[in-house]
Amino acid sequence: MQKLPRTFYDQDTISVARGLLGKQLVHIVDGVEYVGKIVETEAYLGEHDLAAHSSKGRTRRTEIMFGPPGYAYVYLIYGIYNCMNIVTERAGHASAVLLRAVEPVKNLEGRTQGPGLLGRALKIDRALNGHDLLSDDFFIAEANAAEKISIVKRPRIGVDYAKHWAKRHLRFYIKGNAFISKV
DNA sequence: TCATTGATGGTCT
DNA sequence: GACCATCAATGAG
Repeated sequence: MQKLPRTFYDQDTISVARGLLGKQLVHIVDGVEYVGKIVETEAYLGEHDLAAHSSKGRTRRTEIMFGPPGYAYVYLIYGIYNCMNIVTERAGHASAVLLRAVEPVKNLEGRTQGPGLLGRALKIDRALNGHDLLSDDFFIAEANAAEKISIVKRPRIGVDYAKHWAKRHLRFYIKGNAFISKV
């Protein structure tokens, strides 16, 4: 499998969020390979984006978002679920892409249509926060075949507190895919 | 079918 | 002590 290069993540965040659709997320634990096809993402555009955690400033939790692109940002939400993000753009820009849903490809059990479920199925937890996505046990690979997909744009989920930022169409998913968290 | 609520814990003020 | 980029179970209609 061909890993995506660092330069892929060093583009504007919306392009990365759209570009990730159809790619494969791979996590290898104790020799077991967990693979899911990314079908839904959300873009968080940096410190000015009131929905982004980084809008609260540089803190211990958000530190990784301010770093260079191509690293994982994993956080615990509601005390139960781990959510998986990918840091994008140059260091200091504090932007990231949230992976909201994947389609099971290999060794995934249970549902995967939502950020919390996705994290559970792929064995992702906060120990992976700051992990390099060009490593050999946790990375994103090129899609198998060049399948043509249609991308749907929608407002992001669960960010009503972010005023006008909540209305922007920064959630992207593959049209017609059966593993989308919400339509 | 829809709206409401409980579970559960790290982070920040 | 309040707030969450969530999910599943519950109960009303």
